[in-house]
Amino acid sequence: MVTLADVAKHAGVSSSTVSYVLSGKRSISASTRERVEHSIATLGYHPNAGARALASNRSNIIALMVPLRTDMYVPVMMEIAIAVATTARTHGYDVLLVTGEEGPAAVRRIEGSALADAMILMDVELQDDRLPALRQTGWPAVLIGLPADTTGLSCVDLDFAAAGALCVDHLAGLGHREIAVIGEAPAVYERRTGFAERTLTGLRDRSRELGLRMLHRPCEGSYAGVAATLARIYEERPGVTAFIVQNEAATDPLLALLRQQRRAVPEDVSVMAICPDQVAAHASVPLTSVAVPAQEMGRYAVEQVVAKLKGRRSDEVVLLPPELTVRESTAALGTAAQRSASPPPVPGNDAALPA
Amino acid sequence: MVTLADVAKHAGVSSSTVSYVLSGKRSISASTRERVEHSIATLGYHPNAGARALASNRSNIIALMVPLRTDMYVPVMMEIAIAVATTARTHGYDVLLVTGEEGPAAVRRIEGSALADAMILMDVELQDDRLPALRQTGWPAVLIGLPADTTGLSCVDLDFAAAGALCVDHLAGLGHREIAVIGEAPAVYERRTGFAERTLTGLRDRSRELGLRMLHRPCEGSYAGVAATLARIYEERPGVTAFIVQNEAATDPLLALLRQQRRAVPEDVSVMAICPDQVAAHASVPLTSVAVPAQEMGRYAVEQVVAKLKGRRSDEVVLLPPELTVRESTAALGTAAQRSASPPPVPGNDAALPA
DNA sequence: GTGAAAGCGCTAACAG
DNA sequence: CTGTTAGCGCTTTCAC
Repeated sequence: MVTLADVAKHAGVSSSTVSYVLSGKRSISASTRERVEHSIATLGYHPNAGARALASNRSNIIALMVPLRTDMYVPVMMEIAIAVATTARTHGYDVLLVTGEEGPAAVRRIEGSALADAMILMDVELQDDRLPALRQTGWPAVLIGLPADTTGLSCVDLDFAAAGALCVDHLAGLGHREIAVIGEAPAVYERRTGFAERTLTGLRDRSRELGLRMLHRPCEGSYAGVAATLARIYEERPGVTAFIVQNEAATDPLLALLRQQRRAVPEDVSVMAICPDQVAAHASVPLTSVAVPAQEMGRYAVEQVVAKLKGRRSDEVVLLPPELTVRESTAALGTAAQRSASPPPVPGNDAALPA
Repeated sequence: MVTLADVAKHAGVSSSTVSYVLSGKRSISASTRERVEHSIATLGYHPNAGARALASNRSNIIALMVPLRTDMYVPVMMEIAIAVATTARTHGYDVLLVTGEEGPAAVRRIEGSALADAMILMDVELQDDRLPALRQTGWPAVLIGLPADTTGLSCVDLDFAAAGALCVDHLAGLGHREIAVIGEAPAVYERRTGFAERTLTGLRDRSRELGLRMLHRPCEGSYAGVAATLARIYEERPGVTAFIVQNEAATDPLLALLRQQRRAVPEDVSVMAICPDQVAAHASVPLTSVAVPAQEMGRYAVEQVVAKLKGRRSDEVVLLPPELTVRESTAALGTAAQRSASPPPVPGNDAALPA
């Protein structure tokens, strides 16, 4: 193993000089810097992480706490995690992957052992049991997601309320007056992650402002679940001309069901989604959507936490502005009215197919 | 910060005693052990990771290298990563998340800095450029996936050849004689990750053994891509009665298209998939499938690497046996023959819908 | 069964 | 601008 002392000997300087060449914390003459760097390269020296952490009290590691549930938002989670890891590297940090399994104990363990310098929490719930431990440590931390009480904490998230409003704006602009919202599974609302409620608020408020009728129904992501929800919606509100979906898993079933019912998208009915761009773009009808900006959230979280580590403290809540991408699933209401006042009856044939 | 010395003082013993209580490397009288443990608990002591790493030459960290591409197999990747993290914890290890961006340099960096004790590589390609660096270091490592040359390396993967054979067995058992395989995107074959080819070998060999006709076509995961591939297959082999899909993204489009064409699953045509159980179970028709055992792969990789760290060296290649789950998408050929000798023509209506 | 003490490799005063 | 040196907190001989 090559140590700093080896490099110093090879370059004919003291070990502190080598250390300072590495850290840049004091000025070094061009010639010695050059010699030292040459020695480092030829010997293939890498500073020992443990020794550095012990001496400097900083590990250059950021802990990323991911949820244990592997069933929800997985693509988004992975995208965030990878964005966190790559952004962290550009700032000289590595990322420690901690699962939610340990819960609050993980926060204490990581802090007590000085394994990491800071922490990023994903999938934060409104009443997150990791937050008390976090607040107590006073550690640099950034949450991805918004808890109920954000005092003393930094958070990043999509502005879901604005996202909801944006959807309504888009549909209203196309002349739609009666819309339905296919929401997350009931379990999501029960877990109180907050984002689903915030979206709903945005949807409701803007609908009221613009005088649209809006119906919201939670919905399981399964094919059968979507079928049931869809049937229920059409029963309660036969005049619905547009759907807003906030449930990644529901988009494909919804499109398939509409097709089966001979309701053409977007001619007979408009559909839009709040979901990752990939999901929207690869749907059977490319969906007009508001994206969940996973990468930006990851990147931002790291930059925020690094800023804190450098002393610029700023406990702020940042809500990223939503961005709408118009694809092929939404159209002006006129089109639908021209094709048929009421959608054609479902052929008996289809009823026999598995739902 | 609470140090080991603090604990020693509190318990009225020497620091080495505390250390040995923690490591269990020498026998301690019941009474002192008790006192020490009590002190640890009341003071809330956590050993300092950096100091421990420096003194013991072991960081208790396993590096997990994930691919940078976020577009493929994301759910599987995440499932593996989480399984790795949780399993590692049960063995006293934490997991460092390293992205593929750095390539071979990452291997050298992690090793040189002694940041981790071992390494797990995901998404290994046949000619992986990280392998030379890995072999050179002689570091404990386990690959998830199978490179072309496995000498001196430990690998875990699904036995994709057996998985292919298992699919053919199942369909042959149901009386199918002419099958089609909808494969991964051409890019996957070009990247030479190996698993797609291995599956194909298994499919081909078993088909030959059992005297089935088999047609394979690569396929983009998009709706349009699947539509094109499907059309091509039916053109070349009108008599096809069953499909095997190895492309997560293709399953939903395929089912939607078949429904549109009035080919009922499984009455007119059987469909099976090689994909994660979740995907198979949530399809519009729950799919008979061979699962990619993400969790087991992650768990196994950690256990293998931990065994190596404990001196039990064993450079072995482990191919996990595939497991078939019968769901609702496959049926005996008889059924199809009874319903209609040739599938009904596609209604003109459907052709107008977006593909 | 327990203590004392010598490092592990690096950083950061302190001294020139 | 550079060198000397005292720890950082823990593990592990060596000694009793």
